[in-house]
Amino acid sequence: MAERADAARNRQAILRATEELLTRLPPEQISMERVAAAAGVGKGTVFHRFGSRAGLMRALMQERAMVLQEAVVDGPPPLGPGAPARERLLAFVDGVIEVVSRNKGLLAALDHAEAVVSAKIPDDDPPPLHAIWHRHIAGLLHEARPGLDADVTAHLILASLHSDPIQRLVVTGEGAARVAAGLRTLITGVLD
Amino acid sequence: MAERADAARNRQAILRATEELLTRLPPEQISMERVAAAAGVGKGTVFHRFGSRAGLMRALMQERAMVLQEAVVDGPPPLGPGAPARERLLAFVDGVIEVVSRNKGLLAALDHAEAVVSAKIPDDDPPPLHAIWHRHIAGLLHEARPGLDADVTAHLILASLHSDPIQRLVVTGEGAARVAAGLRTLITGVLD
DNA sequence: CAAATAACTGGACCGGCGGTCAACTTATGC
DNA sequence: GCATAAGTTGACCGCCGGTCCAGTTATTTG
Repeated sequence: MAERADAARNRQAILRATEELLTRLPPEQISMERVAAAAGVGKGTVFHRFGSRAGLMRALMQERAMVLQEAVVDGPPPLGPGAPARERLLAFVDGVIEVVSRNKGLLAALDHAEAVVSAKIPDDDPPPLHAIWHRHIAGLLHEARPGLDADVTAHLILASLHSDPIQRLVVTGEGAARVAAGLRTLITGVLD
Repeated sequence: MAERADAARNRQAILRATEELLTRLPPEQISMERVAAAAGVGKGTVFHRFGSRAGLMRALMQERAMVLQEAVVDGPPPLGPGAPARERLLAFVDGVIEVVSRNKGLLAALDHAEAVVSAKIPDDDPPPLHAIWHRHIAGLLHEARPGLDADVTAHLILASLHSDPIQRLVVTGEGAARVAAGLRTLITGVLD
């Protein structure tokens, strides 16, 4: 017996409710009880499904990022395999920004949640998004410019998306474009 | 009556205690009661002095950054006025990394604290560090390369110091050096 | 040196949080 | 239809950031 139908329905209800709350409120005002109420379920159910606040945010982020992830592993170039590393990298950061911009406050909520003392990440969970993204970026960086400290550089690139001011910029249309342009400049600068 | 002697003594005790706790524990395990206990004062005293958790962290950070700040406004080049913008900028980010690396977890603690709903920042407080740093970086960027979106780029550069992985790197000796080198590469790349 | 006073102190207290749990309900496979 | 594993729930727990005020103490003033 894998996952019951009602359970799946509730999972969706909780995710959608969280999403909706995230568009209306700053992350620290979104308590788990509030999420539960908005989803029309008991608090216990939320924890049963997602384990913790961090787990809920992670699941939501993962869901949002899946499309991007699929496009990366077997979509058409320039995002997918086939294009030169430089183009793939630029396309990828655009994609990441798009995902992030659709989720005002999600990244921040994630941070806040992850900060909790060494949260136990169940072994059967998919690896955290950050790790996947970092690996992808570092790989492309290394391919495009072997001399570089790809590991650190990838962290620096990803890190720039956290931080409140950038988040605030990204949630507005032109802001996201400016951030994307800025990141591209940074990356092309380092690749040439 | 400005500030009583015993009050000043307690302020120091609290700051030192916080500092000490930050070297031993992750920020989310450092409650205000714990700080108070470690400093040998009552919890009320801590709040009376610093207003909030954010205020305490900000004060500590400010204290740490003061040396850098002074060097920037009227120290010798390349940090202070006189050197070309490019050199000043590179020296500055080195300085920032040094400050940050001396305070494992402080930045994270600050973030966590600042996240609280629009914390009332008393008017007589110095402007937040982030703002000062951002203005300095953006100014130098603009001077060194007028075409650039200095505002966004400065945010991206500063933002990269937040985020857990970078923090973890920075607290170790070689890690800090790698991060500094990575940042320099990013910046020189964008300036040329 | 007192007396007056304003600043400082501390800890009981508050609302709310994330997370747990044991009793109860329900979908599902046979 | 029935057994049972899975799901659901809300009262409950410990803790946290922040408030408050009665009591204490450094400082100023005459």
